[in-house]
Amino acid sequence: MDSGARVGRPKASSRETLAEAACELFLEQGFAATSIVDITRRAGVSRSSFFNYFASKSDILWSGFDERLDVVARSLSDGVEVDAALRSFAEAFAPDSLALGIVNAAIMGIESDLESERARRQLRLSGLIADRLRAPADDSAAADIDGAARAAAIFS
Amino acid sequence: MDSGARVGRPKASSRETLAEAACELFLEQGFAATSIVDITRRAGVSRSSFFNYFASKSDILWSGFDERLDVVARSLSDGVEVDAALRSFAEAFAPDSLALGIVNAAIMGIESDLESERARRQLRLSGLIADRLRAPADDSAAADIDGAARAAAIFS
DNA sequence: CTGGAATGTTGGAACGCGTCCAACAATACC
DNA sequence: GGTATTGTTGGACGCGTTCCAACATTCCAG
Repeated sequence: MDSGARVGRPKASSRETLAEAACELFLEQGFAATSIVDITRRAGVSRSSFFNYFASKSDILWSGFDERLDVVARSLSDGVEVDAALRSFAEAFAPDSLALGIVNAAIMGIESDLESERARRQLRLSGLIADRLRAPADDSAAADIDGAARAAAIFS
Repeated sequence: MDSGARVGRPKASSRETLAEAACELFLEQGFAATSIVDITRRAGVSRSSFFNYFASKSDILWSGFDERLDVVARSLSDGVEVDAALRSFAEAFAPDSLALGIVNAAIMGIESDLESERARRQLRLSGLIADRLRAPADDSAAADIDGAARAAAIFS
């Protein structure tokens, strides 16, 4: 096991090149009108390589968010307080592809997609928090209210 | 304009035949593992015909629900009271493909899909109600609370 | 230096979904 | 009868996604 990207062609990290090319094209032509081939062409890599870095087209937008959500899931199942887990989740925000997509949702034509994908993740986070609060050694409903409010704020 | 199915081969309404074949296969193999070709083969129609009746595979499950939701949308924009619109929506429920899918979600392997699709429609309904309440001649927030509670109950 | 091992990259095949369209069959209506 | 309408079909196409075998590059051990 290794912390990635030590061998093979460095090539300025194809992943970022792909993400940048994708976001450019999303802004120019919209999300739906941009094919994966378009993205790989502009990024200068093969179509096959795309799936080495992203599991799907929408994953370009959501992979960063989902990774941070995975961290929250692990923290909560490890017994971390709801409040602390959500705080570090919020602090990990950065101007990534998703943030760009949210700001330019209308231009990219992804308003509907964002809505439903957001709803899906909100449900997931709700479930995670509920599971954590069902676990032993929780100090009553105060954290519940607080955590729920914080979760709602994240998606506002 | 006509109330459908007067000319062409009657053939016992291909639409229902397709829906039945689809639900059988969903139960046998799961939703994802069932291709549209599988469905049309069992229904005894061509693949092209499928798209004359359903816009997509998941539309088999959701078309009935969405049609009733369209009715609600029209009612609300026509000025019908939120409470009355939701009541007639709830009364229009019937044991259709979606109901079967909800009951057998685990067997069909569509729990995640149901969750996100439900979230999407819940958002739509919320928006519809909000629009209606923003319209003139609404008799204050009492209906708001009541409508929201009723909407939540529909999705419970 | 040499030869793996690990990783990155590529092309291509294959499948399913969804769109589109031209062609044909059956029926209703004139 | 003819014609418009509707149902049905096959086929082609683009796209997303999975899978895999082949190759390139770098690291590391011997």
